Amino acid sequence: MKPIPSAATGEASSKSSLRVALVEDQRDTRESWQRLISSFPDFECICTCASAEEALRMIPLVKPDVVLMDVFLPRMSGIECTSRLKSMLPQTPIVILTASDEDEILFLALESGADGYLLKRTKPMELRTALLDVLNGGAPMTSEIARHVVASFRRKGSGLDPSISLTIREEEILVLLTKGYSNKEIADYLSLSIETVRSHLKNIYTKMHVRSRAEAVAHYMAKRPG
Amino acid sequence: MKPIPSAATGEASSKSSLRVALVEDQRDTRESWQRLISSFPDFECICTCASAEEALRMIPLVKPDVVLMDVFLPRMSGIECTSRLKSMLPQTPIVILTASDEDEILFLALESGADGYLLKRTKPMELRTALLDVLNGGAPMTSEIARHVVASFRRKGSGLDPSISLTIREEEILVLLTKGYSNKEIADYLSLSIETVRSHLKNIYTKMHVRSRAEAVAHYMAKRPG
DNA sequence: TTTACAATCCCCCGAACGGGTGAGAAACGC
DNA sequence: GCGTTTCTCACCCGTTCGGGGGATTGTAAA
Repeated sequence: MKPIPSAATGEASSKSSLRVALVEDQRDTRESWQRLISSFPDFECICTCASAEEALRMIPLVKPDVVLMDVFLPRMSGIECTSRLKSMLPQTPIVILTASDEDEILFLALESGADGYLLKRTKPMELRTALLDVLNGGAPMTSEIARHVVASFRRKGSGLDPSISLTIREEEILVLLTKGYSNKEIADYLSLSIETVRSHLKNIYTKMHVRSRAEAVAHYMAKRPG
Repeated sequence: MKPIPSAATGEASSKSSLRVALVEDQRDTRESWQRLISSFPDFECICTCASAEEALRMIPLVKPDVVLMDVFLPRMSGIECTSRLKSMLPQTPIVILTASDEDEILFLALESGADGYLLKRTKPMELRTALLDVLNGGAPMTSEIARHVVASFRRKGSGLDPSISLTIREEEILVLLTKGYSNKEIADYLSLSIETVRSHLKNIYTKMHVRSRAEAVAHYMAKRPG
């Protein structure tokens, strides 16, 4: 929970102006964001990039205080671009901007190292707050986004597809599967015959519609992020 | 991304006052939160509970619009209490309040079904905003908390124990393992000989210190809560 | 240049696994 | 009491898997 000691922040305060870089391929959108950011007091849009390639070339040179990154870029996605920029400028906060509220994209973005995630329909003042927030070590996201993140944690709850109901014993054995135990190890652990374990396993596979222990583990664990 | 149609919200607007329930075992803290909440216009602290047991008895009866829950409660934790309340009142938003910024507790809280997570040092006005936020279907968390959540995604990004470095190919095959694919399926998918797949697998097992595909899947997926 | 490593492929062997079938005992619901 | 489900165990059979060898190419580092 310590604030990130950022060279950028220090620089910004000495210049008393926050230097923002913008990556967005759509010209109209790019210019409109640029105008919006420049209209904020103490904000300066020092770099606008129309592609990921340009961003990777320019941004390390101008070293902005914060980067606003669109997700949908022509050749290289904003996610990939974020990931690469982060390896070059790990201290520079990057905020993903997108019109999409797809969970998949959100999670990929967060995994890529993005520091914040905002929807394009975010209100101007919220954007400004978010930019200040990220510079202070926060992780700005709209309530909508935060909701998705929270939901992703919730999905793991009691685990499985409610449509398939495993018995107590079956669930117990499935959990041991996810620890990587072999049939023999499970049998020993539960003081059962190996044949009994195999028997339960067969039922589990049938119920889960899988054909191997690895597949069962994969499906089971995929349902429970955490 | 649709706002949750909440009976509670409707009730609140008709009464033009938000009915808050508070669960906190420390008397001083409880009363101070109670005073704070009551001081907000349109907020009403209609129920204060000194224990999880009391909360489980009272809250379903008074049906508040939102619940503020401390994590550290004597016999039953706020996490467990949240989980149980959620099964009784799934529509009622519950916001966890805690002094702790431990990741472990945060994630358990989110998994238990909490809708928001705030640190006790949250400023009064932020608390008010958060309460309004959660009632509008948002997932309030402080920037500090959001930062942790974001960090948790980042950790799983590149996946593994940094001490073991898999090659590109190995990582690729490992990912297919986690989909439950057999050696033959992986070989077909990557247009490789099954022997090549087996060969990579052997190296993967060695590096990961596991002895079976299920174990590899388990270890790999355990590191990536997504 | 020599070394090192990644990626590809091959064979052998024994152990583990998955599918099919069947069956007895205990527990629960009606 | 009777049927259902759950838990338990067994045998057969063919496939897959994991561990042990070893080989070749190409690229990158030393």
